[in-house]
Amino acid sequence: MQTQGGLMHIEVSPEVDALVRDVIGQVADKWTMLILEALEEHGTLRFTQVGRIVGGISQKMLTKTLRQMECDGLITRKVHPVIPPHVEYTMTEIGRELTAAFCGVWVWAETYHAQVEAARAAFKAREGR
Amino acid sequence: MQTQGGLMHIEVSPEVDALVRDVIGQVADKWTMLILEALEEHGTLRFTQVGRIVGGISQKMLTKTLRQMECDGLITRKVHPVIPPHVEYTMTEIGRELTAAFCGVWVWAETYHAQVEAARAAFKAREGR
DNA sequence: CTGAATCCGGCTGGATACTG
DNA sequence: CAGTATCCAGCCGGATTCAG
Repeated sequence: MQTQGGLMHIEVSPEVDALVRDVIGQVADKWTMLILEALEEHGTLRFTQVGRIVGGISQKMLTKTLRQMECDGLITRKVHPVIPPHVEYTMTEIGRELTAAFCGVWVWAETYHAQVEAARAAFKAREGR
Repeated sequence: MQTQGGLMHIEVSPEVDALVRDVIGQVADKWTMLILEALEEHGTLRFTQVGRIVGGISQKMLTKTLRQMECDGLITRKVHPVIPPHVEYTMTEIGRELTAAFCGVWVWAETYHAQVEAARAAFKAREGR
């Protein structure tokens, strides 16, 4: 990503750029963010606990998202071979780093959410008629 | 967002939480990211210029994405009433702020994408058999 | 040049039922 | 408890065509 006018410059090769976009595409997903939050806040959690804390997620998407996050190395999955099954999910170091990186966006939203809502209202008023 | 064990704590209202998810959804979008990059790098651009710099985007998605970004107040749309039409798109202050905030995620991706790929390969090897 | 409108195939994601 | 499997409605996004 390149910036202008005195902001930082980060030059990347096209292939790295593509990989970065791919990683961001996987990682900057709605459920991924919420699961990262849940694990950051509560530490290690079981499958059902994650679903309950996140809220509103279907079992299918919970499974799918957890699998993807495990695949990308954001979390670890520990299976305890007992009956009934007991599976624990824990954030990895790069998962925590990612969560920290997202903080900037959270701060942005804290700072500007009112302006975004105002912009949307103004846009609606402009385009509405 | 809350963290644990001595890390920073950021408490957010439900509405901010909702906006963050919404904004992340927008920014995580492939075309939004590329348009932010294009405007950050080149400054004010015309409709066709954005499409050419971004590359590979359909006219429909270009229009749609620009509209969404304008609605959210990330960019401004300036129409010059001439023939042929001349429309300029420019990043707003909060658009630049968001881009800067999102830089953290880019840096994360650039820092760790190799580890992500390694994790994916390891996962594939584990699950493959 | 800058869009709007339409058609349409493919993928996403929710609901549901079933398994070890 | 922790998934897997299946069905299916809805949205996304590309291609194309038309308009101011």
